[in-house]
Amino acid sequence: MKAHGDIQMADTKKKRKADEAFRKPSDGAHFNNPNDVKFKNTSLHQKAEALLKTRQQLPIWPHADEIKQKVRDNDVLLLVGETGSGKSTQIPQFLYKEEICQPRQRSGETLQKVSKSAENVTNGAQTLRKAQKSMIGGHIAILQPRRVAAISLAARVAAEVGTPLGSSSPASTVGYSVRFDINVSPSTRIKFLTDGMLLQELLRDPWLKEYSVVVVDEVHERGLNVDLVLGFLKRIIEAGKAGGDRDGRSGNGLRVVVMSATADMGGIEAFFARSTNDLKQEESGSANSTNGTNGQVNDKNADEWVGFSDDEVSGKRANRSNGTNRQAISGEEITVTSCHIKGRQYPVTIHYEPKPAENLLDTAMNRIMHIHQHTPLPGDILVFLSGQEMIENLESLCHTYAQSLQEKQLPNHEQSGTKPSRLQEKLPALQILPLFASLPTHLQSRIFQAAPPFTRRIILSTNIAETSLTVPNIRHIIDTGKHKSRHFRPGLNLDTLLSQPVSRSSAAQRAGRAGREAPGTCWRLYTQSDYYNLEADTQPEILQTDLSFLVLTLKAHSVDDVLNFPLLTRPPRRSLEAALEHLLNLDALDAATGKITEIGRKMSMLPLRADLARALLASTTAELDCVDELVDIVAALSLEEGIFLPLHKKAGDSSMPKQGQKKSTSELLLDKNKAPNSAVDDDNDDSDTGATSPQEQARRKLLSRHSDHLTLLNAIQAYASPTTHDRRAWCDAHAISHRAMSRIMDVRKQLRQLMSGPKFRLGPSTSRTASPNDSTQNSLTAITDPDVKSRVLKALLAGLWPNVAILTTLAPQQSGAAAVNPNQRAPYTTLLTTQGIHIHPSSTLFTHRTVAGGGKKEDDKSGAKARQPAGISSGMAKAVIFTDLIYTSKAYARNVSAVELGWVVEMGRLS
DNA sequence: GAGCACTGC
Repeated sequence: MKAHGDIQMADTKKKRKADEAFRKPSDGAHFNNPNDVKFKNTSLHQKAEALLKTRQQLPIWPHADEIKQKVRDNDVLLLVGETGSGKSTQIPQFLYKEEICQPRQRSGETLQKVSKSAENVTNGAQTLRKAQKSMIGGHIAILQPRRVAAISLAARVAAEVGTPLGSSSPASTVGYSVRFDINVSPSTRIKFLTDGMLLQELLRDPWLKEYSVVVVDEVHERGLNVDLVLGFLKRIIEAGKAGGDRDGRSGNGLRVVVMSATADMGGIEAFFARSTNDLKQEESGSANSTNGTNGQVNDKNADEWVGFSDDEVSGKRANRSNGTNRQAISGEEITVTSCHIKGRQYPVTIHYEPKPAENLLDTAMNRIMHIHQHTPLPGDILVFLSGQEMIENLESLCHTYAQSLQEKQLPNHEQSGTKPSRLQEKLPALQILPLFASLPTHLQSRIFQAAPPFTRRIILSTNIAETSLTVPNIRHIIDTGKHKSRHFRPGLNLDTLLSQPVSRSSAAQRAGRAGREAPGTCWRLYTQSDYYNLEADTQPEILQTDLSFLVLTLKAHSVDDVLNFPLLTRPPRRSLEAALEHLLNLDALDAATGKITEIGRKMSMLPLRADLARALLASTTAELDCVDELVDIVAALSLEEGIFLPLHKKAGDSSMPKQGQKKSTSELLLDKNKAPNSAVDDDNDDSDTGATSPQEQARRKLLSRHSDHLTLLNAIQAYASPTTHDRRAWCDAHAISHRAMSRIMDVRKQLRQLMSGPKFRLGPSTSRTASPNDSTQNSLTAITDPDVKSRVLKALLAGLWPNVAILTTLAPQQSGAAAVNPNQRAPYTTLLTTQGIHIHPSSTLFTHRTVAGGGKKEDDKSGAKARQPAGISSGMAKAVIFTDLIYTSKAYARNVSAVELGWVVEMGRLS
């Protein structure tokens, strides 16, 4: 069963309720062997019996014996399970009672035997506990790429097994482990966890001794974490094969099941089947390959190898298929087998445009009208678009259309008495629902509510509906073939976020969303030949992201030779080198040996980006001494979404903005006309009480004019202050996202707990330590002490100093600004990469008054200064640090703070 | 001078 991306499950309170539902019947059960029948709760048991009938209908059910046998006989099973096959819920249930999944002592005895003999000993319980600790295996891990999937699958499987979920009862067999929420009991056998959680466990236990089987689900999504995990799993299996207890598992080899919804598993098969030594050789041969994917065995992919003649490619292929002579490092080779399960999908008819669409929005609108006028209900329409902007544009077109339908039908009918055409008479009403990640939860969840009678729903969505959410009642898909994707450019040290064509597998996934409940149709707004020109698969994340995290994780696992770690897809050498350099800049690696430093090790244990982790560590020194402040800032920065909602014009209006209303977060940026004399002399400007809404005035109190980071700090401290009794009301009053704030509080709590221990402190002990609890001694008003401000900014600088930019007018003239956009002169230039950058409009440092020709505000008196070069103002800070650099229409720096250049020099970073 | 696809620790 595919997890229905249940938004509600993300809501902690609701989830708790769900947990309690499981918890209740188990009250009174006392701990013993959970497999013992007498401890199975009757009502849970009955429910499980009822669910069994459904399970037996699943396409995977008849393959149970085959799958068990294959897992017994092989190290790795590759399982292609199409949508609706039931793989994620049934595989762990097939396996957990198998002999190979029983926990064993090093001697090879199973736990049952040990516990039997323990009964005859005086301190039996202690013996048993000790035995349990030294046990190998016994657990099955099922890795999921998303938290909601891990939690909802665990709930479902617990119900099917008939035992309570997680830590609620000692009789539980199924649990889950995701960030902020570890829900397992000592008796847990089946554990659903996010891939990131397993990486954390790998740091503590490199050989995963707790597990007999690791099931990696949804590999086709190819997230960075999954690629890392696959590399570690391969190493564990290889070490086991080499013998001599090199893996510390005493010959109890780890079994791996890799599951994917798409058929192309050739690459993964070759990845496991070839020894790491073979991989090394091939990599050195393919050093020129820009996207050198290892282990591609089918012809199509083999031809894509760059830098080889046909002969060389076919030679390689011959080598790969000649598997019988291959040897792993010193033992036997890894055995890999596979299994294909058909899914349960209704057929979806695909339509293409006869010629390329001139205007995607118009074409989409025409399609919507055509479907609406020619197909009967039921059958909602799901439109895939690239982003929020496109969604909002199509949304207003749809509203116009919906209105015209109503106007056409009603007056004709009532006034003239003439009979409307049959189609008009029958045409249902329309309900238009936008759907994207940053949409508030209550608006997102409207897709799960039933439509009013005789109404067709049109859902306008980003690719959030491609994997993360399942929209019910969809029978028609309109696919623009576009999505926005993020690519890291190591040379420029920036991310691009641009609209791009989807891959064929992504297009297939989108089309499949029409066939969940009945036969469907998919209208692709591009030609068939366009389709065949698309990339076969979406690029794995490892090829398009900053690899600092990957490199630091490997180094923390003592993988010093990062270039030769077995990876399914080899990242470009340039990306790896950029990551190594970045980590050297952050003191995480030793410049001479390349090994991880003490600082680096601490960084790797923090759930943060490398640079933010470095900044947080810097705040623990006696000199800077501002842990609490940095925890707050870093918690906010680690959240992708901003906390500030658009301000409402009307005073006292705290409802959400209307659909289609143009949102403008720049309204946050009020009256910033005063020029800074230094980076820390700014006030929180509450002097101007002009014609502003209460929200504007409230928010102004939080504003730190020259620092987005300090503004975030002000907001969090005010929100978390014990004097703020109603936090939701406080959010409404300040137009701040309550969802974002409560997520920040989760991260903050986690970070405070980590930082309260001595483990993370740098240097001699400081006068202050982070307080692990949620309370804060700070008052409601914003930070005003310039000394605290400068210490906070200096701590940030320790992590963000590679992101220092200075006014272009002060920079050396070889500015790289021209490299990105020759027509626009960037106000700032980075010091390290001489890259021209612009301040993002959401920043408090983004000011209207520097616009040539005057700003929009009437009270703008900056006309005299309008002769400055475009984008440059005498009032602008000389030097800034920024957290993110994203190229959309320009290179935009987000989350910016003014700093004094002297600080950078002071820290010995620049001469 | 004007904007952020989606995950995860």
